[in-house]
Amino acid sequence: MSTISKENYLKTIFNNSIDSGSNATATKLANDLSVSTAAITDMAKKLSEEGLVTYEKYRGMELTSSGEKAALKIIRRHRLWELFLKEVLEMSWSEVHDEAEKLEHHTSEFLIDKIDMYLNYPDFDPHGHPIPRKNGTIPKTPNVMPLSQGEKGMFCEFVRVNDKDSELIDYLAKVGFILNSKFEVVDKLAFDKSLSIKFNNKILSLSKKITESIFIRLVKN
Amino acid sequence: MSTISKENYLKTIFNNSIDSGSNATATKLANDLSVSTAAITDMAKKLSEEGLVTYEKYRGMELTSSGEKAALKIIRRHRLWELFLKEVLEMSWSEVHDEAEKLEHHTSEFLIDKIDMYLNYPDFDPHGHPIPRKNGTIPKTPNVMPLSQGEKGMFCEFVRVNDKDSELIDYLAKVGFILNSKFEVVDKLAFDKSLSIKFNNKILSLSKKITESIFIRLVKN
DNA sequence: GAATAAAGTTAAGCTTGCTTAAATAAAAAA
DNA sequence: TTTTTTATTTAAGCAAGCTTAACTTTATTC
Repeated sequence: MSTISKENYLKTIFNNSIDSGSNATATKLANDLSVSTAAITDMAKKLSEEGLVTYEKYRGMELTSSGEKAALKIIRRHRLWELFLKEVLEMSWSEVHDEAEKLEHHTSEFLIDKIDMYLNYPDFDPHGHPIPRKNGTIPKTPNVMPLSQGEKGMFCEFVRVNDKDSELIDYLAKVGFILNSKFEVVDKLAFDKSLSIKFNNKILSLSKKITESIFIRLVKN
Repeated sequence: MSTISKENYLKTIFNNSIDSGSNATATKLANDLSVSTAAITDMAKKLSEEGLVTYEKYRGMELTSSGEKAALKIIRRHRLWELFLKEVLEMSWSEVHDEAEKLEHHTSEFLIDKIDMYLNYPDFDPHGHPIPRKNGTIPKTPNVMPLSQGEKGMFCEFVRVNDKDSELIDYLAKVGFILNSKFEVVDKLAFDKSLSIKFNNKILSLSKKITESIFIRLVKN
């Protein structure tokens, strides 16, 4: 049986394997889901009994194809809700994540398809993440890299931001640095790994922690 | 602490006291909520400890003013979602109830106010029920009576329908008998208490059970 | 490779919101 | 008023999803 809790586990396991390229570790999942590692072990057994993950003691979990399918369904709901709340109901960039986090578990396939249609089958959510399609495919994403890997002189486009830290997103919106902004890296300090970027003729200095949450693609001059 | 279950109890207690004029009985609540009467007694204790209802053994429950306030908040969410799903996302009259039933528990006050604004602060939901306002007041409703009390020769307007029976609502929509339709009662059979009504030059025969779910107001010829 | 640290697992127990079955109170009928 | 029926409550127990504490396995360091 699918429950809210299980949906959240599947989603988190999926995102972890995307980020790390390997199996999701119990400690990381426990941290992301704000539960104890004991809870992770508990759920690992249940999900594996249902055939949604493969699980071997001390070896972490991995989504099966049916687990991945289930994860993508939830992620699709989340990202479509985020875009709908922002575009239609004019909620701000930073507010939509938490609201979508709740709605995603209580939306029928019928309704989410209506929302998809209303938005004209969009490919990306307000933070630049691809929206899984009804058929399970995922829109092709540009080659992105964290801004922290940027170097002086690079010309870039801001294409994605982690959606969980609403304070950061609020700050970026306030200073006018929004998705799809084009900019140049004008400085990089070895001292604290902070970057200075230039966009709209403004100079903005961003700490290492911030540049790790911002993803960019290179553009020709 | 407010939970989904408690919100559903409060809503159901509220609707019951509106319908019956007196305290909600355990049997009726158990039936409406699809739980055992033992569960009702259980929850009665919890809600009463939280000051949301007054409860005396064997005497049923009654909402306190803070309980009523909480109930109206949920009902407001439910009815605004129903209207939004119908008007904006073009879901049908009969589909919106079940979907709203889930969304109502997962919608922040901020979001529901956005929806309210988007719909231009409406007074009634798609089934003719008044939508409680943010300040807790309820739009004035016309004097309604069940169609089952109609008599031959009356001129009426269809102003409300119970929203729970989606099959009935689908049927009414199919035959074109929708909210705000004007009609005349042209016959009433003593045999089975069924009514014949005339609207748009069509004659429609409705069983007693159906006429009990439809609410009307009298109009001058 | 042994010692230590870190990560993961097991066991026991908690809360919520239910259930069924038995007991009791209230209401209706005789 | 007594009996019978109906409504309500109590008691014991269950499943889900957690917790903490103790323990075991794996990884790291010297």
